[in-house]
Amino acid sequence: MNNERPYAEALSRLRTASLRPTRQRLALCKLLFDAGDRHVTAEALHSEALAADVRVSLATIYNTLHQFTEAGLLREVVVESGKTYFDTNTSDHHHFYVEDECRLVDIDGGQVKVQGLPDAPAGAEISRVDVVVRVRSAGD
Amino acid sequence: MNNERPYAEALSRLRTASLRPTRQRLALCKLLFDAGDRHVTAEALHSEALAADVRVSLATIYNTLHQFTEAGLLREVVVESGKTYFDTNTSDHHHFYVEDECRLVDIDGGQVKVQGLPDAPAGAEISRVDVVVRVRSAGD
DNA sequence: AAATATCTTAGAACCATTCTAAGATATTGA
DNA sequence: TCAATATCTTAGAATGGTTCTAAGATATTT
Ligand SMILES: [Mn+2]
Ligand SMILES: [Mn+2]
Ligand SMILES: [Zn+2]
Ligand SMILES: [Zn+2]
Repeated sequence: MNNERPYAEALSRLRTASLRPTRQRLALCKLLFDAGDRHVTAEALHSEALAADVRVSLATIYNTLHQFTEAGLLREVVVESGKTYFDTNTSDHHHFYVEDECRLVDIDGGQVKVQGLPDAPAGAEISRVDVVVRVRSAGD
Repeated sequence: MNNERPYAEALSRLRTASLRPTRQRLALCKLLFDAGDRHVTAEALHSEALAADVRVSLATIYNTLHQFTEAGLLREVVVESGKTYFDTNTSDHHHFYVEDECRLVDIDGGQVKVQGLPDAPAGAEISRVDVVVRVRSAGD
């Protein structure tokens, strides 16, 4: 879609985030958001960028992912120590985590209800409720 | 309790796990399990051991925590990238995570019901459902 | 007690992530 | 249109939690 102005959407995303439309950010926007919902690690996105002939350093990948997260364009998901996933789906939802493939699968937030949670500890307020359903593939 | 045979409980735990009752493991058992439910990092347990005059290397702390986890005496909880918590509460339960204090608080599993989860992806089976309620302390 | 199996450890290695600071690029506004 | 200024990118070093290595120590078995 929108083949005539391929960067129009990326541009408007960057404007929303008050980030200058650099070559690197525009390219990363397209990689991240043109392909539906994704859960990527910094390393994976870096490889993908290099494979697509987008020259960008790993430092910039990290900078960009964090800037996008602060701007609400991405969400961080932690399911395993030492690996951070960035999620292009920022709506309220949960995850299956396929342990032996290190892969996340979205669970629509609309269906899921978490009932019976006690009040937050004194003086604390809830910022997010994350449900992670760990699953093992049959082949092990 | 059981002041006359202070290592009896630790010994039986190690037997259950088929681990030799070394000085280090016995001491770590006591530190971990004599004080009710705890969520410790390797570094924190190491400091605690040194403070209690238990000479033990960080490598042994990691070895022991993983062996105890494999034996079902501990459970790993991941809430933040780059930090692993070991939980002495191995019953079915969930967690508040107080983000600005990096502290975990148990939520009894009996009260909480997660409803509306879809089937696991084809060929996968659920190994665990983790609910993490992220909270912020009021003072920020 | 000797033989064997297992354990502990210091230090190096590892790996994801962050930092640094110098050169590049984008924006502003004269 | 073109400085002047603000922001961005980057290579390489640093960081911090964790794992590995391999050699000496300890526990168990015979
Ligand atoms: Mn982050
Ligand atoms: Mn582990
Ligand atoms: Zn998601
Ligand atoms: Zn717990």
